[in-house]
Amino acid sequence: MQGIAQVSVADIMSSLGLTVGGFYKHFASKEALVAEAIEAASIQTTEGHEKTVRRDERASALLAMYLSDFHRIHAGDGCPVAALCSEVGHESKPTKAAFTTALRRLIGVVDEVVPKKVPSRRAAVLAASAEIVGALVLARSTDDARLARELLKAVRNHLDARS
Amino acid sequence: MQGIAQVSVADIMSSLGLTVGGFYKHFASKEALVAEAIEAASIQTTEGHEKTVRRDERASALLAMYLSDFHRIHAGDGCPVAALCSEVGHESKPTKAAFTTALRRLIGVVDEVVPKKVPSRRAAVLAASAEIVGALVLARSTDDARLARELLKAVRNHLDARS
DNA sequence: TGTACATCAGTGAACGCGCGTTCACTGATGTAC
DNA sequence: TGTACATCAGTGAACGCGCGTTCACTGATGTAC
Repeated sequence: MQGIAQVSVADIMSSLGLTVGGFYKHFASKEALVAEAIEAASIQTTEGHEKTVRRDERASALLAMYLSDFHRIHAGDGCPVAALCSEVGHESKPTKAAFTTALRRLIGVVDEVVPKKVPSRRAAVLAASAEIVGALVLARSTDDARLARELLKAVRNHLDARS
Repeated sequence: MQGIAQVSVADIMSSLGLTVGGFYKHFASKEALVAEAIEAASIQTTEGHEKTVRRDERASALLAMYLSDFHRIHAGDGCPVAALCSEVGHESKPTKAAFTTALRRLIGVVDEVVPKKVPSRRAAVLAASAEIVGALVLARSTDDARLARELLKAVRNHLDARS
């Protein structure tokens, strides 16, 4: 998921070896594609996080993936929540709805990773979700790579009980 | 600070009761205005956080302001870091530089608010910064006002030692 | 097997639109004499 | 005090550009007989 305005319909089609006009045989509008793309990217980034049994191991794996330098750099193939969070406010209702679904899914993954009986569990899950998204987004937003990596590492260590 | 693409030069000028052309008597380009606007909004949102002596009181005040429903709704007059975080990656170098300065300033304010001798202090400051920005941005991004308020409250409680 | 026809993904030129920027011009203000 | 001139913020039409979308058309494929 890159920025929405940054990728034109013509870009998308020509990256598939096709031309613009054919786009509308598959989607009603660019907006419709955006909603589907958010959903697809959301599923892709949240799937496969139940392979180990222990919660702390799953947590470590999630943090290592989500807050990796790879994820920081390859925003286009990563979590749509992090990629679009500050611009989705200006988008249409269906786009916002798709985004909210993706956000809920991300919170769901964090939920499966936070220890079962921490106090104020729901708040802890939401806070951790905000923290990982915030860290990734801020790491991507700065032109200082040192600060970027410092942010990612700080939150990785902060949230990873096994570190 | 609203989205950059959402506000045209003509919009800006006519909101001042002027017409487009005159803009370029004051700024070299829209991009130059953006950089200055980020700086101004950054200073405005971070100033005035040293009025009380005790750190935990300052922390409460910062959290109450930054994670308020008012700040969630009035993004245009609020923190530019939260407003632009996911779109600044697509902007020009000077814009990114202005953003990084604003981010450092925000981290600086958090730094003045985190207790003096927590362990891994720097990491704690960065994690808290990511957390408040993440919470505000996600609260703004969803179309579910309940989830939005839940996010803000969760992080307020999570970080506020006095709560 | 061959022929006529329907379907439909894909083409690519054209459209209207909003944008950032330019530019010749205006007109109020301050300065020089 | 009056006159000529320079300055410069502001005007608003015009520009080129990229975008999302439309549309008449193409041509490959499958089906009916």
